[in-house]
Amino acid sequence: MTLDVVARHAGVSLATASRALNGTTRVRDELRERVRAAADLLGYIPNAHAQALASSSSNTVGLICHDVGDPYFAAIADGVMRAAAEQDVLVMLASTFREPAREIEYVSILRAQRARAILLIGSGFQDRTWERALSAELDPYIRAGGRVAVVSRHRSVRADAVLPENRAGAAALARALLALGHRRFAVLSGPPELTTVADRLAGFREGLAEAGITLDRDCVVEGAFTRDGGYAAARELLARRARPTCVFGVTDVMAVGALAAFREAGIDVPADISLAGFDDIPLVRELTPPLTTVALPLTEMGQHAISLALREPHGQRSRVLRVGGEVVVRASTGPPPPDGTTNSGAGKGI
Amino acid sequence: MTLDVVARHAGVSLATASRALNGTTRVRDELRERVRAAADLLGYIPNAHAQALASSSSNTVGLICHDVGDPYFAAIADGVMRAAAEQDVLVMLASTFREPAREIEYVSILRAQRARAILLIGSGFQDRTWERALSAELDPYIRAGGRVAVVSRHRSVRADAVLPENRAGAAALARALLALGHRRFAVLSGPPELTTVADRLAGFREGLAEAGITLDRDCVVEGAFTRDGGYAAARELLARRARPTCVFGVTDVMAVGALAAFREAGIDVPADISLAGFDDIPLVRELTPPLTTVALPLTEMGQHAISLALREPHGQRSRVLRVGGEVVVRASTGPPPPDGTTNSGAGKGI
DNA sequence: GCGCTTTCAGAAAGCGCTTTCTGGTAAGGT
DNA sequence: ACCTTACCAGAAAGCGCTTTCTGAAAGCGC
Repeated sequence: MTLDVVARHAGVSLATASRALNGTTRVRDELRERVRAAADLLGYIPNAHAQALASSSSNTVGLICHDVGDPYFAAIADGVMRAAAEQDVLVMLASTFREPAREIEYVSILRAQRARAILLIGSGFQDRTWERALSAELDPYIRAGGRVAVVSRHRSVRADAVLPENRAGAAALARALLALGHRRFAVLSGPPELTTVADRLAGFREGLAEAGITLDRDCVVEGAFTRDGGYAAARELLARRARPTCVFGVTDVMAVGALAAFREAGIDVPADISLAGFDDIPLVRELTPPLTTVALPLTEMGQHAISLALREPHGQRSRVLRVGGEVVVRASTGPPPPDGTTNSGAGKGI
Repeated sequence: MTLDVVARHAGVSLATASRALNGTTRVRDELRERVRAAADLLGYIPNAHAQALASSSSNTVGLICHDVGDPYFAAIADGVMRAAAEQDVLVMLASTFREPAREIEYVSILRAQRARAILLIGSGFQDRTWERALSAELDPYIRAGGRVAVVSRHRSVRADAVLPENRAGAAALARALLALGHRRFAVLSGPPELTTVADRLAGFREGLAEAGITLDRDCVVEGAFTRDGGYAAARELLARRARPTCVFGVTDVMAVGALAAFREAGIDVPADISLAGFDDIPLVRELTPPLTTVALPLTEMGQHAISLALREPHGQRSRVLRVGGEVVVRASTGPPPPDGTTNSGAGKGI
């Protein structure tokens, strides 16, 4: 079913049929109706590829995230979908499974698809070669009129950005934890090459520094940016000598894993150890105890990203939107245990 | 940057350049290399729209789900993305926000995009008009060679399907709960027009019936298929006279809300009330207590869906894959309280 | 009533590819 | 040496639209 059949059926020319359906130019109302009726009758479905080709424009945007299954990305993706539905754009989804190379590959694919915008969600990697390769894809895309927006990632290219207050948020969290009386901290950190990790760590250190506390090497355990990564990191932490009274998981997802590890080890949160996260993914409210964290408006972040990218006047300069960073204190944090030696093994609770 | 520039640059014809890059036909190795080199040098990116138009084929599939932010759909989407990456297809994501009409609209959009397959994830609605309208979109699509796969939904059209053992699973769950000694049950049900709800309810009733127990009207509370829906339903349940010793949330997500409501009401799970869900979304393992549920291989379901849809010999008949249905007993269920009158208010613990 | 602008419809030229069809050349058979 | 196959490269015809350009008809002031 092509447009010219519809046109013939309606007794008008191909050009008129096109205009009638797209409403781009004035067409006599009677003709427009005739075309519409014919299209309906014939069950005409336009060919988006032909449209895109002829008009050299499309209304798809690409969404690249590290892992759709992760609640953090799922929440952002949800926001993107909402905004996309409003703006009548179609979203092409790409999940890199946390492999940097895949991200570059997907940018290339989305370029081929002539996506109107590409959204990069989540931390970038601190890796010169990777950055260069990514820019090599992104730069020509932008030069050709493509829009790029990043969420929670430093702008390596001329892109609009939605940036969480990673540093300030982590610092504020540190202050809040200090205020509870904690002095011995540990951090469950993610892959150090992720900029988000670096920022949050730096912020946390900054906050601690105000109280004259420094975090030594030993107190930072690295793990994957996943629930299991947090779990493993927490186990490793417990295996070390000095036990902290307060643990900061650089993402909520990691903190969730840590909570499980603590429970398994018979450590009570927050009586024995206080635990805090970052992101405020919906699930942390359901935990026992609910997690203290730094809140990010995840869904809004997704909405903003796509809106920024699609906003009309591209403007030569990129826009930056800073969001979140509020500390939300919940029951997973409390004062440190009386003597701070509630160590090893048994514990109470389950 | 178009192919003919590349061709000229490589000193070959447009046709040869096309063949060289797509490797579809034999081209002298030397020429192929020359074309590749030229393409690289010029930073050539093919135009997927032109390719699709010329070849009348594309390698995109559409994924329609009710809500990407929901962990259930996120897990399935994750599976879809994995399989898609393997098969080199691009996924267009659509989220209906649980509005039936949107689903139909998206099918139409995906038809215009000439998606190779359309994946419908999640329960359908029991609504004659809606079904008819959906079929009106799907049928011509299929007739035109499009593939449709549904996950967790009755096949209203000639589509491949990945079907959870909703009925058998719920029945098995009922048996397991009966075995614990429960006799007074309640169900937190979703919107009754969702087929999934109907199936699970029927299965649960079936299981109970084997012990001669019937579920009266009063014991089934309906709520939205969300965490908050479960929360609200649980509250409503508590407000009613007779209190059950065991509650079945037809989805884990609803059960999560119910758990929160119970906790708020000072009801201990499982000491006062046992609680079970369905789906086994990852998050339920993190709860306190972790939820007893009926497990579904969510990620695999997504993978299967896309594989089924893309499998070569379309076969005139549709394929059905039944999955899941195993009861996973965790700590949220236990024997009923001694006298079954641990009612109202106070309770213990938080 | 005459030239003017204005409005709307059609013809036709692409958009950037794939693919069929045709032709040329080298290899193989006799 | 001649004809057949086989293989590879080029010409050209679309794929299904949008959009520019052109033209016809109608509205308007004088």
